[in-house]
Amino acid sequence: MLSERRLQVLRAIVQDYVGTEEPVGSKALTERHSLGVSPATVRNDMAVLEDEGYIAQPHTSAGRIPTDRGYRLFVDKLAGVKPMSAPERRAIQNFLESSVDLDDVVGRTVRLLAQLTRQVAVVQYPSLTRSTVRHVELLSLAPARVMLVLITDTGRVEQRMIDCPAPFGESSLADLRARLNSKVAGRRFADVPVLVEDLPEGFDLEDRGTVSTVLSTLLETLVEENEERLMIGGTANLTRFTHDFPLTIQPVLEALEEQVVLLKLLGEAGDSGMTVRIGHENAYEGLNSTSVVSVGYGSGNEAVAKLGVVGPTRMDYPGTMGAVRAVARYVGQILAES
Amino acid sequence: MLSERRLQVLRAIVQDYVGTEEPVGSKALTERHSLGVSPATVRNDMAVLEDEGYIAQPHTSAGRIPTDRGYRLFVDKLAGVKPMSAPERRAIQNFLESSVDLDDVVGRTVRLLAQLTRQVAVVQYPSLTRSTVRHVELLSLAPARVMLVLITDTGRVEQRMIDCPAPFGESSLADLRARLNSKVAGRRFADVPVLVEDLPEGFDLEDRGTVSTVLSTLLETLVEENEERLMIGGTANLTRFTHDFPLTIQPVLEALEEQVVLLKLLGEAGDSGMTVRIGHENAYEGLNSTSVVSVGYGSGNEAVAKLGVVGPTRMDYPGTMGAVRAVARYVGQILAES
DNA sequence: GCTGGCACTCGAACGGACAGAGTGCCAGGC
DNA sequence: GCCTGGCACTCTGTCCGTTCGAGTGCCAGC
Repeated sequence: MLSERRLQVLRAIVQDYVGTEEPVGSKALTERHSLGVSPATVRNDMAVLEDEGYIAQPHTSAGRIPTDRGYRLFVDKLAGVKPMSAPERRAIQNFLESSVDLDDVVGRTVRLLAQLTRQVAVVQYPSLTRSTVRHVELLSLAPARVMLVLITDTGRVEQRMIDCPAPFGESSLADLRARLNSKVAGRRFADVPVLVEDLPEGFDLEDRGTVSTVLSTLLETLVEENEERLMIGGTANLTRFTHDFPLTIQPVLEALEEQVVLLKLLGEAGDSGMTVRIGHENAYEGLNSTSVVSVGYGSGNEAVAKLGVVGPTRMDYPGTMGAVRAVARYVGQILAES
Repeated sequence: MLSERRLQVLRAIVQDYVGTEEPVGSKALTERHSLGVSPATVRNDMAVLEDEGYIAQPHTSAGRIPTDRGYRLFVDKLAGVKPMSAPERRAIQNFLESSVDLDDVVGRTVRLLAQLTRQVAVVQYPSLTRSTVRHVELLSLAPARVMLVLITDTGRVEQRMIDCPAPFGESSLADLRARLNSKVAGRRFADVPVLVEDLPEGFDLEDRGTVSTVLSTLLETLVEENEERLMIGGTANLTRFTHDFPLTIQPVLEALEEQVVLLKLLGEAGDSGMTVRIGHENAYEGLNSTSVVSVGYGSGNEAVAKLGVVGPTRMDYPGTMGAVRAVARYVGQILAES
């Protein structure tokens, strides 16, 4: 276990490095922080910290910079979450409140988060699996062609074309629509499969094939988590770090284009509370020099999706975490209201 | 008017510069192209081309590079559109044909275009204004709350919440739904306003307010061109040019994040045929060192939206134009089929 | 266990020299 | 009149050596 002072030294190194973007030496450290000891002592402490793998030297005779492990310790033990100020919170709330629909909420959230943290923001659309059904609509487009429209409580709309095995009359369709909605409206997605199980039995034999087809399409739509969408913004902020990672911006941009990678990234983060993944803790190689701060948000007290930011490992963790937490909280409120 | 040979020299300069990314000198030019004259002659021609503003020198005693004006002449007079090869065309078609819905079509198109041109691709969602209505659905969510769902022939779905001025019964709603659809289903958006004009008259006095509200929401949705969405992809390709525009990547990324800017950009392009906007021809400042190649695409013989690519002014115009044209054509086909 | 001192290392910055590419111009040839 | 070869000039990029400063590790002393 490291002594208290050595932890202070590590904290000072992280703070200075995040501020100045330059390796920090023992002398500068004692000048900028009142540690109460001389540079020589700090040097000894630094040597220990380096042995333990918390900091590293880019070259001999340069200052030290924190390693991923150092940031990890900093985040876990040395730094809290910096709360947003009251005016900031009000601004967030106001900005989000003027959203007109779901797309707008997500769009605004992305922009807000990118602006607050000055980093790349990622917001997942409220997930289907945890939401509830508001309404299922069935439209007859042709005798044997039906369009299924699913409307969720988060305002999301999914549509599917269905080719029926047999022609399906308007009245049967109306019947199915009514029965289906009475069963599933207001219910959670997870509960739907059981609820509709015996629905085909109430129909004429000739219609059962079509009913089953419609139902299985509905279930497919519900479980189709792959279809989870997300929105990103603030990629221009990446250029601010061109200094730190010179060629590394490319893999990051590539990763950001791969929605699958991002969804996986958010998916891996813990379900409750804020998750910080630092550098190599990220499974995806292209993001090895970045950190991801993410948190779940939801309309109730349950998370329905996640949002977060991607930035260089050298980021202001307390501030970023504060912004992410605040935005998640207010988005949740907005979703609950609508 | 420039002599034929000077035009050849300009063409050679553009081609070499696009290939090598380096200013091209008179000697290299004669070696790589059989112009039939000596470097000295080429030098004279270059001096003329420079006087006319078609090429420029980054520094004294460096080779020449084309100016925006030079590229313009190249595109207008010296270069054709390079058609895609048969295998390429087949690959495009196959890739697009496996799309499952509109989002997927647009997503695939973006990825395809980015990959083919190795540049940033922008695809506008099929626009509402020129499409036709497939179906209008009205759902009662609460006594005085209706959800309007508009389904277009391109498969796009728009939804709106409507707070009614007075409670509106299920039967009235069904009535309105039926009448509305019989009027507008299959009709072009532009024709809808006239078609629904006298619809309220067929309803009871107490319901007219609500009917009018619903109709005006529908019309709003139809004309709401601002809501036009688009998708971009291939931003990672920008890093390939970090060599050319060192700090210029930032404004480009910023521009790409501003959907408004991009929509305007595509909007400004001509409605028919391919449009190439080179460097400063782009109104938006951040894109002054890029060129935009765009073209309309549509399900019939009429364009319903646009797509294109954004790249450095130093791009392979014939190849890019060929790829853009081919992709637009096949997307159109796919949309027409579905 | 902390401190001041000292020798050492290494990268960044500076500057001069040099090579190479490219130009403009001019006199001569077809 | 136009093209060509030759020549002097200019500029950039690069290489190399020097210097400077920051930072370190180690050690003896308090």
